[in-house]
Amino acid sequence: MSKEIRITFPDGNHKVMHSGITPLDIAKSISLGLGKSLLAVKYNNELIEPNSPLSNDGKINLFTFDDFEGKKSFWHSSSHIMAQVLEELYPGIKLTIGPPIENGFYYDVDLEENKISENDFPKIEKRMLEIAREKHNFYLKNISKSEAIKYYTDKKNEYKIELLNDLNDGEITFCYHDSFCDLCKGGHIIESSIIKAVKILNVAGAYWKGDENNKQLTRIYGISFPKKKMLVEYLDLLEKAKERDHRKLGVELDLFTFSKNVGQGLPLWKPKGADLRFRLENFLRKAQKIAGYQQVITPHIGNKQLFITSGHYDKYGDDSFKPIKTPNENEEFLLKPMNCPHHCEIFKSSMWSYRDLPVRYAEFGTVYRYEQSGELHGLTRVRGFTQDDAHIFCTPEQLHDEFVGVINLVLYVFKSLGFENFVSQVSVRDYNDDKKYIGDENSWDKAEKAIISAAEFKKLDFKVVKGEAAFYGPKLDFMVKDALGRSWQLGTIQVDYNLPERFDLKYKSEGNEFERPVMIHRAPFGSMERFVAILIEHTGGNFPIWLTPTQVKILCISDKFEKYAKKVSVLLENSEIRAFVDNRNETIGKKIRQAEIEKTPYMIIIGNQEEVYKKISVRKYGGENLGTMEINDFIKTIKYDINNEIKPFINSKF
RNA sequence: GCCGAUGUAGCUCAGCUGGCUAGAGCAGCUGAUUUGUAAUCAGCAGGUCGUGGGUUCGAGUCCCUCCAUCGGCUCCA
Repeated sequence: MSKEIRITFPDGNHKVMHSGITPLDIAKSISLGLGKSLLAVKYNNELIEPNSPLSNDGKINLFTFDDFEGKKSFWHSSSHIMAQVLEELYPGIKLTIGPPIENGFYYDVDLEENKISENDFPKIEKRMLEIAREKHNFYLKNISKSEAIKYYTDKKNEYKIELLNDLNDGEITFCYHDSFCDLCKGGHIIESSIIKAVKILNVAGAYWKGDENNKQLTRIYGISFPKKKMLVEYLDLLEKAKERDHRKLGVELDLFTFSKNVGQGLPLWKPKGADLRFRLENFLRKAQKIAGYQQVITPHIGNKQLFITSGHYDKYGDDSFKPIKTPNENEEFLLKPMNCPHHCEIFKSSMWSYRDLPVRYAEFGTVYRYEQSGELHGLTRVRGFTQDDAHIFCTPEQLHDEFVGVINLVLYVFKSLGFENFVSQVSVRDYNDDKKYIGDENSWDKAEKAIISAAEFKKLDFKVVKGEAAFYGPKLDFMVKDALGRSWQLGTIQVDYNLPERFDLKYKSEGNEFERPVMIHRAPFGSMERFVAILIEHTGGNFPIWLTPTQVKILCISDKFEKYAKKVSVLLENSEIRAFVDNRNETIGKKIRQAEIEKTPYMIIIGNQEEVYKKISVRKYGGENLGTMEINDFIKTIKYDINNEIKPFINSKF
């Protein structure tokens, strides 16, 4: 007689079932549809196989392809089938790891002598689908460590053996389907035939265990779906995302360009791009003024000694742009990789009392970093860029409030520009690798605690990531995704006890003693280049009106109305509206088309009617015709739009 | 830097397995047209086919080098 167990569902309901029942049975008992679409199961928050019998009371979560857990299981199982195909097509290759990712899965393999290129994708896809259709069940089996090691020793797979060495006997499982088996801890679908569509996306090199010093393996990316239509839709989505690529839109909207002759990763801002950037800079200047910052200006280079003092030279000298030598002997300058050493020197040039602090120096500072050539990426990763940088020098007691104040400023910037889906990340040091960092442990601890407490105070939903800190201190980063879902760090706030020490910064305390200030580095945009890039991708080039280079295009029906059009343009410009007259000898249809392609928010059409009645006809981007109106009414409309888009910064720290 | 791919006019692309002076659309220029809500018509001009080398009677097409770009990896002050 089987024992009874109590199974609790996410909605709080529970059922009493006999022990030995599987999640699949339970799903089927709820509905036949759920039985068919069940992909993954969590029991008491542990991932288990859908066909593993239950023997204890517990909380059950059933996942389908609508859930990320379900997708993960689906893709993970797909990666097993891909690995099977790869072994079949390229005998002797060595499998390593093959996890599901946010969109699809990959498998890292050591191909030995084999090569895989795009041309091989169709045959891999075809064979995967053949296998999937054969309705193979996935099942896990416990394997003893010695047996597992023997299996992979026979296969001469040193990678799996390395993985096995980190596992304990008793916790090792192999997953089987068809003739294939793989070291695997579980999380599979029940049966292969629900995989209906497969696409191999690309191949790439990837280092074993992510370490550059290890052998480079071949990573094969793929994605799969339970319906063919879903694959078509996914590929369609990728195509559409490419339309928002800032590199494409940057050219189309005439914002920036690159030149081989200038150099890799060195962006050239064209007039419209520069115009937009200045507007962003001024927006932040205004907010910073309210927040108590002062502007400073520093040169693009600095004496090598400055960067030796700061620690930059030791850490990055070899991987950076090489020092500039002058005619004077032994004199060397570096392009500045960051602005902090310069700002420290400004701070040092005066005597400070505790009464003067905090001091906040802001600068749109252009810096140069020799990024690896393979890393350069449009405007998001470049070698010369401008940080919206500032450094706050404060007393230890002021640190919390100052940090919170900076978070407020960052949130204001993000909110003003419509970045709602950002992720906050506290980047702390890698506790196992202190060579990467400067400064003593005590300072690091203090700094990390300060950041976490400020982030908690602001109730940010943050995660802590080890090993992502800057070399001189931990940071709070704000990450935003681009059109293709890649994450980029924009805003950053960093606490630093080290540079004040290295530069011997000090102030006189209330007790007439010299004390060390604490430093906060911060950049709400991150860099102008990266921020504009992400802004382009988020808006698809349809910038908020306050920011867009051309707010209004005035289109003449024919050149007879040029004079009146110019008059309208002057009236708009007097109200600080950026309007341009298109008086070319073209049809109105063509002028509208071009203004649409340029994503101009408003078009004014000027013809006989308008001139006679001293009015204008207004068309909105996208086609909405607002009809004929008074010029003043139009000015009011557009001003209203702008005021709705952007609110002034309010300096409320608490 | 590493793995894989790509590179033809300002832009988007055609040019089959190597074979006459390399094509088109858009953009540009000139002229005609004077236009009412997403492309008026005609003509002209524009390319040492990314670079350098090689194979060949012959290379945009095949091979190698370098450069740049794209997708990843690593890195990211």
